[in-house]
Amino acid sequence: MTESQPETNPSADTGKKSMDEIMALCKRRGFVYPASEIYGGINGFWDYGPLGSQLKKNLRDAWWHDVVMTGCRGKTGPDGNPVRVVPVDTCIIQNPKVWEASGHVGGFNDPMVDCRETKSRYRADHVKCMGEKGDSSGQIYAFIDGDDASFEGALKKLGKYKKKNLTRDEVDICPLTDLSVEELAITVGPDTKEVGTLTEPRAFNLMFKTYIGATATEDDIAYLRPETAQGIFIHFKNVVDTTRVAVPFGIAQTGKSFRNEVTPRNFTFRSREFEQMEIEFFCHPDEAGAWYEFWRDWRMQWWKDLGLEGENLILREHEKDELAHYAKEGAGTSDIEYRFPFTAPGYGELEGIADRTNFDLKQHQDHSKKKMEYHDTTRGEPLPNGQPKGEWYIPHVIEPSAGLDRGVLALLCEAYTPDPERPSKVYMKFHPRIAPIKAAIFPLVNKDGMPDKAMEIYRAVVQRVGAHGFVEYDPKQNIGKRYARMDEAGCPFCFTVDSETLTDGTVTVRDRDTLSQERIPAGDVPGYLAERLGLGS
RNA sequence: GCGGGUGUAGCUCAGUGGUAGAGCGUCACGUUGCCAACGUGAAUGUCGACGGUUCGAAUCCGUUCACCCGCUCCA
Repeated sequence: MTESQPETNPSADTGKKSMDEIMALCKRRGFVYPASEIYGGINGFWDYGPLGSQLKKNLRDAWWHDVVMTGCRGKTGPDGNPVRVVPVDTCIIQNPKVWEASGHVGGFNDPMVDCRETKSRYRADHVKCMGEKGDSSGQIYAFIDGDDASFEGALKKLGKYKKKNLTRDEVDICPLTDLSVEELAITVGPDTKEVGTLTEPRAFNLMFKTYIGATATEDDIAYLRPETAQGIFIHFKNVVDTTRVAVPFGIAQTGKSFRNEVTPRNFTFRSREFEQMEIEFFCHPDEAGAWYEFWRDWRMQWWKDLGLEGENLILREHEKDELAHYAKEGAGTSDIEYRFPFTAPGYGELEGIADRTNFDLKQHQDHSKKKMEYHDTTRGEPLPNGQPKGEWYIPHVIEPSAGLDRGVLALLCEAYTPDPERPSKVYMKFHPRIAPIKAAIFPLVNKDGMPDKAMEIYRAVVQRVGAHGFVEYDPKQNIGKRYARMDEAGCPFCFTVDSETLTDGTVTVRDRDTLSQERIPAGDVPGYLAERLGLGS
C-alpha cells in the first residue's frame, strides 16, 4: 500500500472533490454507513447500505465475469491460447502453519518500542541497553543492536554522563526487553538525549487473533487471514490434480481479509476488514515475464473500462528498493493507483500486480513437506516416440491482487460529479455496467392511466435487467425532483410515461449525463436498456 | 501510537448555564404536467457515550468512543 508522492500535475478532478461531501452523499443515499453506528461506531469498519452493497456486488460480478467466466474477456494470452482461470473459495481461518509458511507470523509478533520524541519505532529485540560495569546507578543508554554508530553514540553519551571515558569492555549490556518499567523511565533512547521517551514494548501484530474451540488456550490460537492468496497456494496441487487445467492457468478468489491496521484512515480506503479479489496465475519460469506484462496491462485496461479513465488512474512500476521480499528476484511489481481526493495530488493503491516467482509454493513445500512441483508434459527433450520427455518445476506466479472496497471507493470518487447547473447540484456518473440502479420508470403525473402504463414497463424492465441492479418505479412528487434523486443515486436512464405515451405508445428516455431526452417505443425499453448495460439487445 | 480539529434531526449547521432550533430532505393530502415548483399538515433528537460540578448542563470540568487533518505505521 503506497500513497505515492506527486509526480503529475494536480489539475484533474478528484483533487478538487471534497471527501467530506462524498462521504455525506454516501450516507445520505445509502451507499456506506459507519459500522455499529448506533453504538458509537467501531474504528476501521464500514458497512454498505442498499445502493453500496449493490454497487460492490456489481464490481465483484464484473471482475468474476471478466476474469473467471470469460478468461480476460476472451483475450488471447502471450502463449497464443485463451486465458484459463478457475475459482476457489477458501476459509478465512486456516491452520496457523499457513501463516508461518507465508511469513505473516513471525515478523508480526515482534514487540515494538516507540520513541515519543523522535517518533522512531524500533523492534524491541533489536534494542540493547548499556550501563557502566559495576555501577548500576543512574541513567541507562539504549542503542540498536548490530549498529556500530548507534553503539558508539550510546557509549559516548554514557561516558559524558558518567564524566569518564568508557571503552567497550567497561559496560554491561542487556536487552531492552529485560528492563523494568522503572528502568525504562531512566533510559535514554537511541536517538535522543533525554530519558523517558521510550514506550514500553508493545506487540504490533497486524493479524487478528482468535481461538478455535471453547477452551481458548494458547494452543488454540488461530488467525483471520490477512490475504486471500494463501488459500489459493495451499490448494494449487488439489486444483491441478482434480481439474483438467494445465500450466499456464490461474486460480481466482474473492473474499474478506483482515488486518489490524495501526491507523485505519481515509473512509473505507484502509479498513481493518476488507474484501479482496485475487488471482494467482501459475506459469513456467521462462514465461513469467510475458505473463506479468500481460496481466499488468490487462488489469489496467479493465479498471479503465469501468470508468476510471483519465489522469486519476496510473500504472506505477515499483522501484527495485521497494519491492517486497518475494518479488526481489522476479520481473517486478506494479501498482494500479487511483488519485483519491484524500491522496491527491498523490495516489493510493487499487491493485498490485506482482511477479512472486515460486516463493509461495516453495515456502509451502518446505513447511508442509508436500511436493508442489508440476509435471509439464508439453516440455522437455523429445523422446524416440516423438513425445516430449516432460519437465518438473515449481511454477512461477503472477499475482494481480485487487481491493474490492478500494475499487468501490474509487468508483464512488470518480462518479461524484458536482454540477451547479442541475437541481441536485451533484450527480453520480457511474458506468452503466456497475451502476446500482439501472433504470427508473416514472409516470409524468400520478393519474390519467400513466401509473398503470409505467408499472407495465417497470415489470418488463425488471424481467430483463433486474438481475444486474435495481429498477425503480416512482409515481410521487414532481418529475424534476424524481430526476434529481436519480442523479444523486447515479441511475443512468430514466423512462417517463406522459400523455403522448397514451396516444402513440412512446416514452421519453432521459440520459443522466447529457440530460438529453429522446422518444422510443415503450416496448423497446427493455432492449434499449440491455444494450446500454452491455447485456446485448 | 503522537499532535490538532470535530461530534446537536436523514443531510448541512445555529444555539456560551434557564422550554431543543433553522434550512434542505422525508411522509400525507391537494395542486402541478419534463428537471429539487406551490399550498396545507405531519413525523423525526437520550444534543456521540459515561461520570462530575450546579437549584438547573447541548453549554462548565473529567474520562471515553467515533470521524477528519498532519506525523507514524502499512510485513
